[in-house]
Amino acid sequence: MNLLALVDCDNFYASCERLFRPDLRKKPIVVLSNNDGCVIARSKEAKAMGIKMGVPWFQIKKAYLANGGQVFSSNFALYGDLSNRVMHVLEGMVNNIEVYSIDEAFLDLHHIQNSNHAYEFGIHCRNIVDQWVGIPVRIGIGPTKTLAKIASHVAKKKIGGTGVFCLHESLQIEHVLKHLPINEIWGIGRNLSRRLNDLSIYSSYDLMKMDTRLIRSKFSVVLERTVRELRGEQCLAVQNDREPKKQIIVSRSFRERTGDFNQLKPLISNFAVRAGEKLRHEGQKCSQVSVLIATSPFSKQAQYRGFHSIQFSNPVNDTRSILAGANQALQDCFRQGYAYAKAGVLLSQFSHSSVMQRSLFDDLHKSFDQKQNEDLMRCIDSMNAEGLQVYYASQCPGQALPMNKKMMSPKYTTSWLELPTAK
DNA sequence: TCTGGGGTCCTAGGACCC
DNA sequence: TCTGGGGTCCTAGGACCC
Repeated sequence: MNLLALVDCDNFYASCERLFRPDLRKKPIVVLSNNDGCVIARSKEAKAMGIKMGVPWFQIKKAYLANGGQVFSSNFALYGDLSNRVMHVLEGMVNNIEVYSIDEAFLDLHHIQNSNHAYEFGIHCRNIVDQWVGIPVRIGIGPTKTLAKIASHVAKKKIGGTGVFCLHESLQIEHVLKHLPINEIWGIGRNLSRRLNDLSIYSSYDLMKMDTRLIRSKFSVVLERTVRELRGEQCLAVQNDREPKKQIIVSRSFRERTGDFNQLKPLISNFAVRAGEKLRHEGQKCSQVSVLIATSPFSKQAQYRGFHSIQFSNPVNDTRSILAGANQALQDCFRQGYAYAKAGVLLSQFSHSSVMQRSLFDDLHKSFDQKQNEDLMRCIDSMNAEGLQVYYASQCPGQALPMNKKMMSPKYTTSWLELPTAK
């Protein structure tokens, strides 16, 4: 039997915050989104207090703090670094690993045939990560990714369990699936759940028993794969090599809404600059830049969502071209008279940066400029990476709307100035 | 007063071709 | 009044994920 494991960090962001604050062990912890908008992570204790995922902070703040809850603004420098450490440890334990998200990875266990050995391996993995990094993980093992996900779900629910669960015998799988509502299956969200419920499919077992042809014709090949995976048929492989990105988005909600074009413009410029950095870091060029602006969907005022794309005649990765495109796109989608709450820049239609498709009408002397431009971008990127901030004029440094992050913990592991010190 | 950000995949439908 | 069949490529939008 070909087994694979899903390693999932327990309440990851909350665990990261707790790692450097052992005094917070057993205390409720929540982590907030940008601008301290809503709750994006909760410790076990916070969940027990009834704090729901995604709930706006201002709604629960008073009662939560009054009950001794701890709160943090999101500290992605810290989470990203600890995630790398966890993944690095896991990489040392198997040949084939797919880092699926900041707090999850799939491990290929094909070298382990016996399910008891797989379970023991899971326990070993869990102990090593705990000892070397200090982040608690949960491990689900099964014959497919979908079943491994479900197994990790079981591991979480099991009170007083070992944090590792292996799901491989067909009777055991049936038993688990009969008690698992479909909306808890990986890949089945709110909409699909509703549509499946309309067909009297409620438990994962009901879904597993469905005719795959019917599922494919009524839904999609994606759901068909899920059904097959529930039956133990591997449709999704553990993919070691990361596919190059297909789009890059930089977007933010604002602390204060604005209807002023002149206030949006430097914001969009900032996003465009950041997007350009990411693009070059990926070693890619883009042929399209898009701008999106939107009012708050929670607002009672008039709603508007603007989106406009600009096409480049040649793929670019030069920030100045991206800035020019983004500014044009903003002008095209901006409408007077709305209170904008969110904006962003999206880069797409990528090609590798070493490929250069010339336009028929290009100036032949341009290749020299091209080289100069690349050198300039590289120079600016490295200066910014060193902390010597270089700005483009349209960014209007200092004018950008600041973000609320009042409760952020130190960058314990990524900044010399914020290293934890012995008290 | 205050409600995140960044991705992927699939499908339908339009444009275009012969 | 009546107007083919088969294919590709691209994009927008909808679904999902963490």
